[in-house]
Amino acid sequence: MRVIPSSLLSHVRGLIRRGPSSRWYVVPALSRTNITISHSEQVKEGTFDYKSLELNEIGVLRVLNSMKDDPYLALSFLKRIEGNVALPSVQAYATVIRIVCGWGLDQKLDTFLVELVRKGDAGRGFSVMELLNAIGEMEQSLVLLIRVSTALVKAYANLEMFEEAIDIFFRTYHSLGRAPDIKALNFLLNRMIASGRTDMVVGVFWEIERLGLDADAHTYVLVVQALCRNDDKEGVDKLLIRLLNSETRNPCVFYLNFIEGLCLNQMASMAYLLLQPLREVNILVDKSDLGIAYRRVVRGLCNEMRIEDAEKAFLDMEEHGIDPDVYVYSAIIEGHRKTMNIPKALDIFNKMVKKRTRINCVIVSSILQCCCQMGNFSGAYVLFKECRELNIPLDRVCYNVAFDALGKLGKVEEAIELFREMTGKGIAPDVINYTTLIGGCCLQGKCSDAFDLMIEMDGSGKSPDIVIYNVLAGGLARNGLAQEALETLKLMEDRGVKPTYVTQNMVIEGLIVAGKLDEAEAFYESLEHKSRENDASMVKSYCEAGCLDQAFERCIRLEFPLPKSVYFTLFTSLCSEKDHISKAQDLLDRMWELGVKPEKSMYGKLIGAWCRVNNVRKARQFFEILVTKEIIPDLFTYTIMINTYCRLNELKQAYALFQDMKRRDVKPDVVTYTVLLNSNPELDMKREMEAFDVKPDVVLYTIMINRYCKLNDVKKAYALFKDMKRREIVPDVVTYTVLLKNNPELDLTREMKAFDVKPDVFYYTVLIDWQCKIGDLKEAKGIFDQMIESGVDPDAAPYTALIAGCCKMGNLKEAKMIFDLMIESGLKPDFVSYTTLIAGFRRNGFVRKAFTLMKEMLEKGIKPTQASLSAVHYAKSKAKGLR
DNA sequence: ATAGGGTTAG
Repeated sequence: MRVIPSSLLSHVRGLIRRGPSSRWYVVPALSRTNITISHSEQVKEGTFDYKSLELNEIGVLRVLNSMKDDPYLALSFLKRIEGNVALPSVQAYATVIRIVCGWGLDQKLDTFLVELVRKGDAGRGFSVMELLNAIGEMEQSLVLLIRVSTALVKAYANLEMFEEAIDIFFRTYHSLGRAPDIKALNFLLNRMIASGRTDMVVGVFWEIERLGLDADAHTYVLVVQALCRNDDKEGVDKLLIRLLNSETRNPCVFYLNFIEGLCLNQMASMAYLLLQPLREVNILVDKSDLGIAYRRVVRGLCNEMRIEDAEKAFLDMEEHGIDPDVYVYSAIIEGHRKTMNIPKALDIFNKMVKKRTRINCVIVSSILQCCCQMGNFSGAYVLFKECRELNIPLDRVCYNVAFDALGKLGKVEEAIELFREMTGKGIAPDVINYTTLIGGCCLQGKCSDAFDLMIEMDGSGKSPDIVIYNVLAGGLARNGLAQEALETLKLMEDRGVKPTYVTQNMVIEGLIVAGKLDEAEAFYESLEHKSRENDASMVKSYCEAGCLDQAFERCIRLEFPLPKSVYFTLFTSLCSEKDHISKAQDLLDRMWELGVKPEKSMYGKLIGAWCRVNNVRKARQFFEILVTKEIIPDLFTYTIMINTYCRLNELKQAYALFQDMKRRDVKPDVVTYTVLLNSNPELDMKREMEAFDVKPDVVLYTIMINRYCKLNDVKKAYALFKDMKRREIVPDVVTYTVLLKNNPELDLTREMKAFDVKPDVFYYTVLIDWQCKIGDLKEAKGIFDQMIESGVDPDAAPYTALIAGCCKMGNLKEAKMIFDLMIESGLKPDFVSYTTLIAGFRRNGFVRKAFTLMKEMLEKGIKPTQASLSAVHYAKSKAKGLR
């Protein structure tokens, strides 16, 4: 942007067209207008009342000049003649402007000039430059001329005619030797930023610098803002350096304003950056000034949610001997609260208490909010009572948080009691207080109490706002009072508070959650303007109420897209219900049709859902669809599918998918290898894992140890165990279980204690099982008792192990006893327990008993589990291998 | 002078 300086104004002085013209004006009577204009006593409205005037140009000027004591009259007189055959002359405008300006009516001047500029050259019959010249010709006062230029710059800025505004600004400077008011320039720069013309801002600024014109702190703030929007880091640096080296008349005031401006415009970080050098070069030497700056910056950083930076600045501030005031503490606490770092917020509060910093009710309400945000409503109330004990003056905000907490705890009566206490203390409640109480009442189904409060508030002369109506209508709906909810909508409308889609949605959601589906549908149908938000609300509410079919049908038939979050909610619900997974997939198709890009995590979710129900075929089909859309599933999705293939013993497919993922540059992790190695004892992945830099973890080690144990290669298993500990991978209870399963003579109890590994049911079961296998039933039972003693609750497995042991020893009576004991202790025998006992009976010749038991099992609907089946499968394959 | 509370949606 190049600004061409010009001194046109002085050149054209004297060239002004003047003199009489043949134009005639008809001026209608002023009294016919509604505008009350005259503030003056001398010129009465009635002056022109008797008839229309016919005036020539000179006459107009004469009239206008006679109105120099009444700018409003002059303005309206001009307006009158504007509407007529001939346009007012440039002199007429110049005269009026002089009058208005002379009276110091800057705002009037501003609006007048905006209108004038808007007309355009053709609309008014002269150019703005001609107007300026005309004023310059009549007027000797520099101040007045500057004032007109200033207003003109603002007018152009208002109309986003930036080139013209710049032109006037610099022309004024060059011809009058003084620039328009800095405020007009700032206004202009501000508008330029708002319209994204940041380049222009920078251009104008450097021209101002070049000419040595004064800019104020606000100007610099605007320029920094523009430079930041341009991503011009160098420019910012250049500007800041230039600022720090400049001679400013009152540097302290300037920099405090500058810092203030930066903070007000979300540039607190830069303000902080500036603070250090300013301190070092002793510009902000005064402790109080430095304190003002620091406190402002910390608050600014908090406002921008840069809480870490704020804390840094806070410490820095304390190091320089500046005490934070209550506002700084408040900002930091709020910063932590809003970023959900509640412990940190409470921590700051405790520090304040420890330092005996005075605590006021604002801090208290922040802290109470913190408790509530953590869901600790009773804690909030306790704290409130403590503060009350300490005689900290508490206000209606504080009380509000406290009785809101009571309401959320379901204690509405107490909440209302607290509210009465507050009003009793002379604290006048506001609409928010009532809203909180009404919300609390509705939450407890006390709708009539809610009505009473509404009436009470009405009586106190406070007018209900949209929120309180929303809460009431939604609350009524949620309690199934459809009729009353709708009446509330009517009532609010009658009282001039228009229900919004939020109101409607609260009613919709309330009704649906209350199970009033027909009423909700009817209400939806009754809406004159159904907004997208209403549809979204219907779908979401059906999801919330668990009506997935309704939610799905409604969502899928819409011809326009809903917000992504709606699809996400519905999709997630559908995925988690095993009979709705294919609908989840339909929903994705619909999203694609409507041009809504699904969240990437949704693909993985769907595949995961299919895998969870072992429908790996469907998972794979969808997987292939993704691939055609060039969507590559992530590591987790691949691993889930591989795991499912493994679980279903489709090892070839699992391995193929594993190769596929590597081909697509999806790097496997330790879980992927674990999954593969777990079900594929032939695989050796050691080298590959090293190549991918995947380090085995405790799970993988355990699997490998288990593998050697199963092959009865105790030496290798133990070597691996040692290797794992050497790598500082701490074994867990599974590792020990696996080791002990085949090598019960190992005594690892002490080591387990040292690693703080607690035995679990599996561990004990293995030990019991072993003892049974070697025929020491007594020891097995001893271990069982030990397990109970150590507080581990047995499940069916240890009982079954004992049953198996008894059967093996031919002690069927005891086996049956243990079986019954298990049922007595509240456990349900599973497929394995039954088959163990049945096999025992049969093997020992009690065929009839075996048969009865089998019948019982089938009657109870006990079926083999996946785990038991794969155990069978595994046993079979192992038997084959050994053969 | 500067700060904190009620509905939704996120």
